[in-house]
Amino acid sequence: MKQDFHSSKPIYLQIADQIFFRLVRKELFPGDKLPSVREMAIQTKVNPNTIQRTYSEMERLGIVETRRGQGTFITEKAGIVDELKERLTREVCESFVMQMKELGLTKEEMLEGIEKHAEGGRK
Amino acid sequence: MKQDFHSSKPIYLQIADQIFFRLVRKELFPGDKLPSVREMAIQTKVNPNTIQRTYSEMERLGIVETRRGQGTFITEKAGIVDELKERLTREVCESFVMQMKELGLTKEEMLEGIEKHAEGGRK
Amino acid sequence: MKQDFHSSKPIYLQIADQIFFRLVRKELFPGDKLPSVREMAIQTKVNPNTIQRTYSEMERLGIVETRRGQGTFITEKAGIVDELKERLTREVCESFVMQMKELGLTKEEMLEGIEKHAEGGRK
Amino acid sequence: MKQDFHSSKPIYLQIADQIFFRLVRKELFPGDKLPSVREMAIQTKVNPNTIQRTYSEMERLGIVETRRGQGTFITEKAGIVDELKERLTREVCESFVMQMKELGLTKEEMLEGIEKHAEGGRK
DNA sequence: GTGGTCTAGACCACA
DNA sequence: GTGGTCTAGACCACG
Repeated sequence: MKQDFHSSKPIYLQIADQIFFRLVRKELFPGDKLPSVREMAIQTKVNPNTIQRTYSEMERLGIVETRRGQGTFITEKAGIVDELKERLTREVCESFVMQMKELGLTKEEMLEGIEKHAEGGRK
Repeated sequence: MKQDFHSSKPIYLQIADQIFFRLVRKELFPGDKLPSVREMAIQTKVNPNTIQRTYSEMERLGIVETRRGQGTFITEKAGIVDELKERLTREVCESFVMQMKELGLTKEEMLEGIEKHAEGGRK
Repeated sequence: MKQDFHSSKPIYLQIADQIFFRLVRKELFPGDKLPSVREMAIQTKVNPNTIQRTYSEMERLGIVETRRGQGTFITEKAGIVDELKERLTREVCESFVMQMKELGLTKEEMLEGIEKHAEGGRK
Repeated sequence: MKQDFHSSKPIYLQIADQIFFRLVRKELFPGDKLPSVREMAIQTKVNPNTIQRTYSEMERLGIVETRRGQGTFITEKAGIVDELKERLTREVCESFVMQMKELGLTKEEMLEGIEKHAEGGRK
């Protein structure tokens, strides 16, 4: 639940990613209610406006829905989680492969690189 | 030599990355003179100040040296390229592994994911 | 808060030095918020970009931290001030001693020279 | 005889300083002929234009004289060395005292600082 | 309102 | 010609 204030990725997207990851890891489920903007702001120690933006962004992507007066909920649409997992996995892999190719590494070296770092800490 | 003007990564860092990649791929060598700030600005179609910043950043990282009135050169220090390659590779791999772990995937699934995407285009 | 526009030392570094000096003289404390880039630009009568550069440089040295949208703050890390004072003092002394030695003066003559000039104005 | 290519002090002045120091240390005497611009450029590994400028500057200060077709010589005027030594010493001391005062140090601390660093290497 | 990036254009010292 | 600094002014994402 830590934000990197110096990353080029905006904080509001970092927080969205964290929620996506929790969904994919089954720590969160379709239909679950997310903390209120205020509550979430306290938990993550960022400005409520930032959380507002996180929620808007997730709504735009169809991952959550806001119900007036009730709060923000994970969309119940079938397959939402699998879709998300599929999408995130693809993005991460594609980005990885592209960067490694730019470094001139072969597929074998990529696999090797992962073996070497797979034991690394969570940062 | 194309920049993505809409990426969240600043142009001046994108250009630095491109130079790093060319170094690692042996298209550029220690001791080589980089194009002058103005020349590079024309090639990359950005403002000279942006290139200035690229070069400053690379100097800060010890990859290049500037000699007043003469130009900017790749550092001649032995091992600079391997060091750089090592560092860039590590960064990319660690980031990948971390993200995949956050998606709850095992090492096997990571390797599989790469196999699936390794044939993808260069961007 | 005056800058010397004709010094060979860049303005952005002169301003950084002034802030360092204020920190060391306890006129500024860890955790303090510095004036915003624009505000500082007005105070020092230079362009905001110049202040931006001052702040970047200080961040690079670990003296300040910027929090996006909030401002720039003196780093809270313990010992930051003593470290800085120590470093600045060392730099000044070493440079002095080196130059005096190049003039062929003995330690006694150095001490004497200081006695003679210690009453001089602050510039 | 080393130049610092990254100092804010221009190379041509660094070289002038080195000559001044040699004069003051009696390694060089009034009436001595300095190496030709070309020769000096080779010795110091800088561009001949830079040496040209060094010589011009020293001439402007009355330390050297150029005699057409013969070369550049240290001025023979009486007292030139003592004057120079006096001036350089004063400049170095004043600058030192000013900087130390800006750091909020007392005269005692200055003397102490020198004691501590007087044994330090020549850089 | 905050910092960050970028452009355009200028001037300078240096080589 | 080279890099370095500075200004002016703009736009942007973020908080």
